[in-house]
Amino acid sequence: MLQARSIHLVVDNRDGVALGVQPTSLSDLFVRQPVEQLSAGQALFFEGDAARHLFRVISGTIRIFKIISDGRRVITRFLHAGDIIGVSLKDVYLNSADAIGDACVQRVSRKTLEQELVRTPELGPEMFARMCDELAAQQDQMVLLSRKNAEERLCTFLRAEMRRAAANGAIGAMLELPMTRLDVADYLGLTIETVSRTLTKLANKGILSISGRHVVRIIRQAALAQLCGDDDEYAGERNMVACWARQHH
Amino acid sequence: MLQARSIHLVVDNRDGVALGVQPTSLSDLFVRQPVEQLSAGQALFFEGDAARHLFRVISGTIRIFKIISDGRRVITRFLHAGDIIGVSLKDVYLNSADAIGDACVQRVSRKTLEQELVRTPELGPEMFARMCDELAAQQDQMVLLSRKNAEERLCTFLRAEMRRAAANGAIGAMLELPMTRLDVADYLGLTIETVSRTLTKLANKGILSISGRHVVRIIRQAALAQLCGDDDEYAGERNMVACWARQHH
DNA sequence: CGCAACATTGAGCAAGATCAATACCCGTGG
DNA sequence: CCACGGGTATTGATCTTGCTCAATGTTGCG
Repeated sequence: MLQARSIHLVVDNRDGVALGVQPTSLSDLFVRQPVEQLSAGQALFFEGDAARHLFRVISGTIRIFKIISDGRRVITRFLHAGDIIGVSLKDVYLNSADAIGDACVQRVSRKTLEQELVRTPELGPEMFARMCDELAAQQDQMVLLSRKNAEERLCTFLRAEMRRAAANGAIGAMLELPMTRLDVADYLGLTIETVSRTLTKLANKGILSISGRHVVRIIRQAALAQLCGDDDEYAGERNMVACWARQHH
Repeated sequence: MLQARSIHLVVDNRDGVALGVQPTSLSDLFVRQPVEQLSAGQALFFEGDAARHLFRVISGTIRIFKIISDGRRVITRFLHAGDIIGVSLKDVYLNSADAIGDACVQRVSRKTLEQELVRTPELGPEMFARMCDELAAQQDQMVLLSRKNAEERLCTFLRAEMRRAAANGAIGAMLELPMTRLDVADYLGLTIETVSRTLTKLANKGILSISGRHVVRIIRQAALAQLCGDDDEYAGERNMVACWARQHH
């Protein structure tokens, strides 16, 4: 189908020049690539496009989504600085990707990746690992979409964003949410209104406070965790019990 | 956590004996392994168990699921003859697996797999491919769970099962569904009652007819496809349009 | 046959969607 | 500096889909 074009700064040099150094991780593949700037809403690729590149996010947030009949949109993932897009090596992209607000990315061609995979077999396990992480994350999202209520969905989302922010060096309870309510809604399988109402409900409960459109302050982390609806600790044993309970009515 | 034990016929020979032949596909790894018989409801493994084996389904249907607090269950996948379980190479299983009705499987240890991956690097791409297929399938399921209504969910499910049956050599419009309504409900994020009602609604519409608990006859394939709510054909162009429509209100 | 598991059907309910009005935020231009 | 305007968010009223609870029907096995 049609390939997203006209990205500022990209010269399509086909990253043909082999890297000087032997890469030891996937990230190294990007290290000499030019940085491409995306403006708000700009697409990286569309579902069905020939999957010619992998991308690494330098800054900003990228939105991965699918659209079905009559325009329903499902956001399957948000990507932030450091994340790599396109690890699933199908010949066409499985979904579309665009930037929320301004963002910077680098790209590497599939061809380069494949060459490097041969040259540096240690990259294989990293590919596996990344795909496994993606599988695991998607399964958690299926659980969320299948069986969690609006409050649990929001809490799960906020907690995950919290963890990510912390991992990226953010400190404190201030959480920045670059995406709009519509994005959150399309990610959590809800509507804007429900997202908004549920947020104010959580604020009223004293679990968080809303500071403007894109910032939330998490006041009671523990309470947030309780409300995720996950099987906290001891998952193994609990599952056994739940299993058993289910079978023997 | 705890490993599902006591599987009939398994002697745990640690499949130590190297294969005589060079495997050319993952399936070949299983070829000399003993066949293990599972009776209805018997578990293969639980979420959180150390992931020591891969399994191949010989016959019957295996149910892959997660359970969250207060016993809510989400079935993430059904596996049928020929499918391989455990390709996601985490050190613990991400979900639980058990047999719907009687089933037969074979197993191969992770260690054997890893050895064979070294010995036969051609297996790597097959691993990638299988994981990609799983990622793609899960994303479709996320779309279903996030944005489809009950009828669309059922139709999508039936169509997928139809395709699978056809691929496995089944002919005609007779579709066997080995799982119970509860299983279907937990797979589609619905309740038993809604599954039942939606099926009878589809029957009333003349799209299918229900022959006993576990057999459905699809009468109007095309109508079924229409009702899936998928972006049929020309997904690329349509997505563009949808995208555009969304951005420009 | 009789029982237990499973499925269907109905009535009422509730969570979240939809529709609609208003408020907020922020960049632009007077 | 403030007024304006568009995009975004909140809030309220009402509606709908699918859930819950309950009764009845069906199937298959001991």
